Amino acid sequence: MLRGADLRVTRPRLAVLTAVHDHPHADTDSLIGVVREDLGEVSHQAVYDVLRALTTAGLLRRIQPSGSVARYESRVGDNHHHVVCRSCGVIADVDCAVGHVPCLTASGDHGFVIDEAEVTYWGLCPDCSTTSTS
Amino acid sequence: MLRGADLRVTRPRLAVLTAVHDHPHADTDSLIGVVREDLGEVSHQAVYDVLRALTTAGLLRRIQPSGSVARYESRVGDNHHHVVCRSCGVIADVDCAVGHVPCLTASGDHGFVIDEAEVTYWGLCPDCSTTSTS
DNA sequence: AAGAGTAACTTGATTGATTCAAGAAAATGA
DNA sequence: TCATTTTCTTGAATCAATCAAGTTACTCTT
Repeated sequence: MLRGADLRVTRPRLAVLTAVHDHPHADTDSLIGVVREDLGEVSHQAVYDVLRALTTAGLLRRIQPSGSVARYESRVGDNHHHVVCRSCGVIADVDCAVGHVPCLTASGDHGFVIDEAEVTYWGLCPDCSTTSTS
Repeated sequence: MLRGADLRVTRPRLAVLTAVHDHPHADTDSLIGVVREDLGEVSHQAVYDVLRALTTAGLLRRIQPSGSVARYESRVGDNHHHVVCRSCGVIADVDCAVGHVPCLTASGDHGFVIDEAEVTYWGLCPDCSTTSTS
């Protein structure tokens, strides 16, 4: 379980974990809705707290493309990346060709100690690209 | 000037352009401060409007690392990337080894039409890494 | 150089995601 | 089962960013 991360097992946490797993790249508000369908009334604060706790513990990953609210996913540890549609905002996973972290090394890194290279691809999803092209 | 982008030349726009050029990676609030030192009182709305107009026109680039507010820079068109300090949030430029856009191609792109690969390196800046290591 | 037309700026209010704070509830370990 | 500590609830607050209406001023035309 998630007990391995020194976290207490509570209904909201299980529900949030399930919700993120079933709805990758969902924002907090959507997740609150999903959790409430599962548990009934749950405070938004609880969901925010749980998302932060799980993210800090490394069980979830928080992503936030420019202009978007925070989104969460349960795929962690595989160093994958994301492609974001400029038109509708939909997000899809893209496997990292390198596989390990960081998958890129910066040239001229100004002395920074880099531990992760986050890649966001921007473009148009299949639906939006065909719509605007036709 | 910036007249080539079909934009009227106004004092606030010149001031914002100068401010961003002199303070790369500054957030909107800081830029408002800089512009006001230059012009006297200027509405925050004007700065927001100008930043959006210049960004849309391609004269500025807006970046927003996770957990940060919007930041702007005047280096555009050279497809460079950024390294962000997890501790203090400072941002530095990193040249792209490839040089052209997009500098990476996604494997398994789900049918997306990709036009840009944005890379954000995460780590610790020289100051923060030495402080925490010592 | 003057005037019309339109884009840009000012003022003031509003939104919306996220966070803060204090008290109540519940999970863990003894 | 009880005590302790974390977590959740309730309600308010923050802050970046946007919206809206009215005024200003930049450009172009005459």
